[in-house]
Amino acid sequence: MKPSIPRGTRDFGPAEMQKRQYIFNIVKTNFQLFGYAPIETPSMENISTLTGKYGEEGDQLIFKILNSRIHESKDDKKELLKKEFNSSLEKSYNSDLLTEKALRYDLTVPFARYVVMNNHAMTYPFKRYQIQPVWRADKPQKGRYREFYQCDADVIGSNSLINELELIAMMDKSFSELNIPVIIKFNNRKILSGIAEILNASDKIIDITVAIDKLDKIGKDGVIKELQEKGILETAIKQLEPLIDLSGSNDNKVNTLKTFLATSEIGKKGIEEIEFLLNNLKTLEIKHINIELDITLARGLNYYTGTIFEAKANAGTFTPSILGGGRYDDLTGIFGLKGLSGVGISFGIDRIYDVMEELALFPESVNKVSTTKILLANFGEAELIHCLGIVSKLRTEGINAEVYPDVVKKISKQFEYADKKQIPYVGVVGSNEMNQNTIMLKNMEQGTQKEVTTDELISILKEI
RNA sequence: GUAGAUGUAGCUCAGUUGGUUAGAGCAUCGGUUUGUGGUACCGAGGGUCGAGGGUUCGAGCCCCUUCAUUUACCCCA
Repeated sequence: MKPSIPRGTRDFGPAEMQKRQYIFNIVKTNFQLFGYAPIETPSMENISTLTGKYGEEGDQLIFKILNSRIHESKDDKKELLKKEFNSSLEKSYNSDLLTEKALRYDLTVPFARYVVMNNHAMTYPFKRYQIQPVWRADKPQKGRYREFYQCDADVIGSNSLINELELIAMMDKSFSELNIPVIIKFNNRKILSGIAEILNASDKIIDITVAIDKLDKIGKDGVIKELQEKGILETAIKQLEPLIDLSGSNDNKVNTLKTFLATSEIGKKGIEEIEFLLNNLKTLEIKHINIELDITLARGLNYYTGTIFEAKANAGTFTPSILGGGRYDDLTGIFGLKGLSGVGISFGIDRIYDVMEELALFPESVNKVSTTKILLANFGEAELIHCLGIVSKLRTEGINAEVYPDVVKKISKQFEYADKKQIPYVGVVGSNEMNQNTIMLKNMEQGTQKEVTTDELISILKEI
């Protein structure tokens, strides 16, 4: 049988993991630098925890888990199971009899669930980070996987826009360290609500936001066409046009919005929030990222209510969104805990990897398959045992070292091994070296070699 | 769900209007070299051409069915 893995999933070899961990480490270090503490939640949640949080489309993408041991059910229950199965073949339908668990779709909803369950022991505002895989039953394609990692940082239990500012600072620092040219787009759901209110189409707010969100992709005409198809009135579309055309500096955009939304309370609140962010950006000393107010940014997730963020690479041909986030005023409300506002962002590490690969942004140091500094080659059983003592000393000094564990006929095989693993030094210990307590040290890159003592070896390897 | 592309050696792919025993590069193993890798040369192993059916004297190639992979739409990290 030919082995395979489920579509949309991937294996990661040592070379890829080296680079992935490089990204993880930078993101994680910055999370901690800004005061976030780690948590983890289970891969699976009760299905009722997840459904209804991601919109109709999102619900369809949740990976459901078939209840275990259903074959052991009693006969009358089996009849019921068959009926339930037939119903779910007809329409989208969750039956607890068939499936009561599902794989997590993101990290934010499980986090909200965690907060509600641990409310008694929580210190607010609570800042947590979480780096775990999530699963989506999407059709895989470029940059879209069925299993991928999210790196989330959220603060819950604080209304302050300072949190948004700090998140921006953290994005700047992280992307700057990763060396990815990035454009951060932001918007505010209150603006979108305000627009819908002004257009007298509050019930169509989702259709409107989804349509203008596509501006980049399908152009102005495409957006207008979609709005028409969704049954938005011509007069409303006419009214909306100046906003679709909106360009220029962030301040210009704010001014236009101010006139447009003058009679909408919620719209004015949104502008106020945006102005607060823009006015205080200067003190953050943003060095790396570009920040742009983009009122066409909508983002699909249902639970956002205030600021929304999205980041894309600002170079290369592969530019999917690599970070998303925003403020949700009442995510815990559905789990029975009212009045907790939260805001957070999520780095999409798999796409960040793809972008960095395309732009060749990984530093030389992680562009190799192994971190081993030296391989000790051996000529036989006695030398091998002798080498064990040497690597032990090296490891005590914090030097990554390994011995070739087998006695082989040809020494060249051991050099080949070191070469393939890109190990920079090979130490050869034959009977001569063993008797004199030395090592023949070969620099694999230069091809030179010299005989050294263990102490000399340690000081040489410590320098690289 | 809709539409397109692709399935040939472990991997990446050639394979002409349908014609003898299906090829290359890389990888693997062995040798040139029993104390020296990455370069070079010589050799070896490895294939039910995704699966099933059909047309034909003859099918990797044409037709039908099916499965898988992949790209785009929708939506999204």
